[in-house]
Amino acid sequence: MSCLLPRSRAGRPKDPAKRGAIVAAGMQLFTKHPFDMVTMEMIATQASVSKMTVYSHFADKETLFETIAISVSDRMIAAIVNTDHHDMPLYERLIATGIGFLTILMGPDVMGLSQMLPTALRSSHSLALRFYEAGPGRVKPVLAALLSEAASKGLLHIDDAHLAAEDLFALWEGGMRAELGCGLSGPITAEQIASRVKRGTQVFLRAYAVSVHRENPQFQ
Amino acid sequence: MSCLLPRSRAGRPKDPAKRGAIVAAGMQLFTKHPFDMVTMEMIATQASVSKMTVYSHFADKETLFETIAISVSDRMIAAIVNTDHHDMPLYERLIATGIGFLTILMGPDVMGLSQMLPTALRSSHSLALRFYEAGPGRVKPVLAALLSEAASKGLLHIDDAHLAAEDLFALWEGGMRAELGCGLSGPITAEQIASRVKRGTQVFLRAYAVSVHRENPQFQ
DNA sequence: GATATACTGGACGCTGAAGTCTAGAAATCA
DNA sequence: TGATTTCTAGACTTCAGCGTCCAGTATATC
Repeated sequence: MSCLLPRSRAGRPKDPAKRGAIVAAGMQLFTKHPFDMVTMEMIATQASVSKMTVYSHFADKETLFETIAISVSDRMIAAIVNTDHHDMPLYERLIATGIGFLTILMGPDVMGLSQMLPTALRSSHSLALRFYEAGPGRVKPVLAALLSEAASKGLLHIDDAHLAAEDLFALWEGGMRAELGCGLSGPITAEQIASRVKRGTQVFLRAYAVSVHRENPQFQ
Repeated sequence: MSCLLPRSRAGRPKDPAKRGAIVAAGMQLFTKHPFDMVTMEMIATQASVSKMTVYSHFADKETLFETIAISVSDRMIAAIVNTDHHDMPLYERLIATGIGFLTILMGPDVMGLSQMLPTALRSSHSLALRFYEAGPGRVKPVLAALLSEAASKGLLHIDDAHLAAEDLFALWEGGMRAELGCGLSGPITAEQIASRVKRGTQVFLRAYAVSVHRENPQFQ
């Protein structure tokens, strides 16, 4: 029992760069092609690595995919957490936040992977949950907090911050997700995202600005 | 050249009921499981039919899937076309229309099939397009026309009917599609749809009612 | 009744991809 | 240098699912 810490066994150590190359290759392939279309040989070739090396790092295809899904999730989290801009006035701040969110969520990695999540993860519902909570699920609380803050300053009239956040997020997304989801219309440009966010924010503010509620009591 | 009309060849004719059973079985299976998980044996068994009978009606698996996708599209069209209610006041009319749309689009058939469209249809982009235009793509023009009509009556202030229709549709959908898309949260209830549509319509009207535009010129 | 076609059920060939095994080269530790 | 482990390249096994074939039976037209 002397090897409780397998810190450095004798012999050639595993090359972390190869592991990284495998994950990178898998990410590139899994986000472009459906799960069953991606073969382990393709991944190995793309990573400039032998197939056996792939299997020495990952037990099987599902484990590899899981690792990649988690890796994308982590990148989503990191990107979304750094998306707030505290020092701007409300209107500009909302637009900047929205552009940040959508740029991440509509990017090829997230869209590609989320497309095939239901296909590949019928077995592991927990991974789908994790993926969702790393991305879209994390956006709403952030947004709700931002809106609550604005409401407490008297800038907005918010009944339920969580629902209002859903409204704003939905207005930002617009019809993009549906079209992307059906595989139509190639990658979305930064300009499309910006104009969509700008419009959505304007509509949202028209509905939630304080003066609206003095004028339109019939739609409460 | 006497058989230009192959109206009734000699011998036993094909049983249309069996064809229908195959399509029904395929619809049930394809909307619940991803394309590659559904085997021809499963379909045959579910339809109480021999596998050879399946192949006598459909050349291969893709042809069968295509037939089913088109069939679902046709049902979507039929359901969506009959969703307008001309005789109601605007607010109730919008809500009734929204509930009609969402009940169709969030139903298990459409959601299940649209999930796997990108997976199964990498080859035939035209089928994905057809599917989209039968469902979500058809909703927006209908909605835009409805909003234009209301605007011409002075009920709404609409800058671009198509964009406004996207806004309203997005508000109706809310976060449902994202959650459903990730395979979370089982089938949506009629109550959830109704309350979501009601809220979305209220927010929309607050943003687009004529009086808003007199009060909030800064968000044009 | 004769004939032609549809349907059944099972066996079968084929393919493609997952995953295993092996021999030898390469890299690292002692 | 020697021991030990990784990495490679490719051959190999396994297996599931598509699509086919066939012998027998059922059901239609002529």
